[in-house]
Amino acid sequence: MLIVVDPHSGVPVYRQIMDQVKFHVASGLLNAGDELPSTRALSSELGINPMTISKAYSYLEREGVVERRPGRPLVVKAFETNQIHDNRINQLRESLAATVTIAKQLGIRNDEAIAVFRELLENEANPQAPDNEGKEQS
Amino acid sequence: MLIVVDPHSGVPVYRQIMDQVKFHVASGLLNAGDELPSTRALSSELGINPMTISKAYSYLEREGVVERRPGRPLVVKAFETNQIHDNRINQLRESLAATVTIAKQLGIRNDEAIAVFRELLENEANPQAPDNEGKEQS
DNA sequence: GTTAGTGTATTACTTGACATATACACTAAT
DNA sequence: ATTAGTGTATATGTCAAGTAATACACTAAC
Repeated sequence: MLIVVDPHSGVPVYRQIMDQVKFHVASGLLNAGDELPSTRALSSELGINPMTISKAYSYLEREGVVERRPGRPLVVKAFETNQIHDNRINQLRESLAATVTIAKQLGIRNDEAIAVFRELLENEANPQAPDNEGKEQS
Repeated sequence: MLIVVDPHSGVPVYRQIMDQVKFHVASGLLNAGDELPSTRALSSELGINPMTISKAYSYLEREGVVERRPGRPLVVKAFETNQIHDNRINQLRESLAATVTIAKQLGIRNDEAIAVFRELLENEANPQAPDNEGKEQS
């Protein structure tokens, strides 16, 4: 269980923790029944308040990733093998949701947005990623 | 120039105004040289503070959509037809880049990722603010 | 100069998200 | 009951975003 947080990243600490736990579960590093670090242990390790850990854990419990047992450490919840994949899809969905909002606000058509996404996905194989070619202004 | 705002949509009013002006410019309803409604006129029409309009106008000016003339109404700036649209696509590309990385890390196939994206785009009727996904619900 | 139109700089208020401190509740072992 | 481990409810503090009130600056026409 390796967890690292950056308080200056702009991403809330509790969310960084959530994301890393979910990622570890999705990737198989954490399995059903595994215990999560105690709030106080993780708290002193990361130098942040136990309540912040608790908040992350609570949201994870609400999302069904971990199981709550009063007075006992939280454990990763059991799930069907297929749910691992579903879990991954859900993470992707979460990440895409923000982009959808942006596309919507910008008035970009669905097929255009999808074309851009496809292009990026297929270009990811190439380590050369020329992203800015003089498009900037302001 | 039809502008409508909903203060309860979760999207900041100044941004709603920006989006609609940009959309009207992109769609050709507004052309180079056209004057925008005065801040006070739009203000009383929408029932919001003139400064909120001004803020929207200022950002539009910074983005190169309109032109500022002290003491005179703002006018739509002359621009290449596709300039603004290209700009939007670039914003979208930026937002999607992070998601592509996640998809690759999770080992999700391109067609799966695209399917999820398409589904979310077509579901855009979802009126909820996109930045909290497990927040208050008391 | 005066008037009436324009935009906006400055300041302050409101609100919500985030992180924290404190105190409490639960469990297991003694 | 006590102790030591666990998680967390509640209240408070901090900060940034969004909005608003006020006062100012500019232009054009008289």
